[in-house]
Amino acid sequence: MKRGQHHGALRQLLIDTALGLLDRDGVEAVTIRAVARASGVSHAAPANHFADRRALLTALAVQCFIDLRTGASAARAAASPSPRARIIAFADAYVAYALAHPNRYRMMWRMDMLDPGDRALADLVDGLYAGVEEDVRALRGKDAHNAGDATTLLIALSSVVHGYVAMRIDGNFVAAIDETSGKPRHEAIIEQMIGQ
Amino acid sequence: MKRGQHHGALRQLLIDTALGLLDRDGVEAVTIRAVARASGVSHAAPANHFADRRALLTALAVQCFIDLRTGASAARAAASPSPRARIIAFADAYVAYALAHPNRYRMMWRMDMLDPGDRALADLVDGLYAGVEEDVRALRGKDAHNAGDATTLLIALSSVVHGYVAMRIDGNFVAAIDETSGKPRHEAIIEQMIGQ
DNA sequence: GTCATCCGATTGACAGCGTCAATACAAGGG
DNA sequence: CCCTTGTATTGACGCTGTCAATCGGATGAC
Repeated sequence: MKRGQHHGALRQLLIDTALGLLDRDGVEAVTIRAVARASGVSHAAPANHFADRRALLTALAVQCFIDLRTGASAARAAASPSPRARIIAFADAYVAYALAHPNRYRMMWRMDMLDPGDRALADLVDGLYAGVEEDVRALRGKDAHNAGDATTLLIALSSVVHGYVAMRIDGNFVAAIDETSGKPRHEAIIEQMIGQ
Repeated sequence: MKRGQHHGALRQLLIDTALGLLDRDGVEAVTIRAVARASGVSHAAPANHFADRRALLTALAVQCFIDLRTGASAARAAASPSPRARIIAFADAYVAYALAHPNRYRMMWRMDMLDPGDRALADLVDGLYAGVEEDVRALRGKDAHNAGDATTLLIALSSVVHGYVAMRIDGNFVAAIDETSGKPRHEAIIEQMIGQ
């Protein structure tokens, strides 16, 4: 055993416990001492696995970004090969994850509480829309009558998805059906942006 | 003098001091004690004006929302009476405010740190896009070839503006010019959403 | 003019927090 | 067998928000 007698066991326990506290009471409740208490260890035990609270929250964010990307990418891959369908499937799964885990999603974008120099986190954020980027370029390639370059459309899509979800989570508007299309509002928005 | 010898003076001083700390070091630095210290009063003096830290942050958010709405609404009113121009002017001013005061904008949407029951705050958030809503309805009324109802378009606009700004503030993408339109990216996005 | 009242500010205390230092303990390698 | 290494504990520090008790000065009544 290379790295201590049960290295990794407490680390994962702390992460799982912290996610429970996060889901229940929000990121403010995820304190090192509260996580240690809920995990049954002393208040300084987490220091062996996370340098400080920022490192703990960063590890949580990495875990959540992996979950989000895995879910959304799987939904995209399972959709029909048309770029439109893949983009919508991705956005649907993305929105579903965020609304199902509002405290996690909020924490994932609390960049002032996370470690901006963390490579894993930065890579996950940068690569979140990697698959969608291909879809957007495919869409733009075969359907050039829409104005705007592909990068602008990708940024528009990620902006509207993030903004919609953030507003929904904060209760600024509620789930609704678009009147003219009869589809969930966020789907109607995405469809309108990528053209019909 | 109805309400004490210099009631209101310290309150406003605390708010101004707190905004300074917020701009410099972020919302985490806006603690009651730090604000009191920087204002030259004892650590418990703010309690006479703000019940707790949440109330202080809520007062800051109210102030900032007023500033944002005033600026964006003024820009909208100063624009040509065409709905398109007014929406774009509003969005431009909105984005400019958020990018000029990133810590303020972040704090304004930290609903978990603010008082969700505060009437003034709720009214400001609800009424942020009041003017734009009229423009969107005017746009939909005279230009019905676009799909989607007006409410969906308004939500799409507010979502994309908020999401774009949040991502920019967090450094997830940078200022850029849309290749095909030659305009700032956020303008190109808005124009594409409301039709040319 | 004097006094009572009251609002605002101060001081002091408490628990909880992050973090650091010192210590204890168990396992593995020389 | 000892000693190094990594993990967990205990204790302490200063910071935070919040509460209670106190003080002080200006207002208003008389």
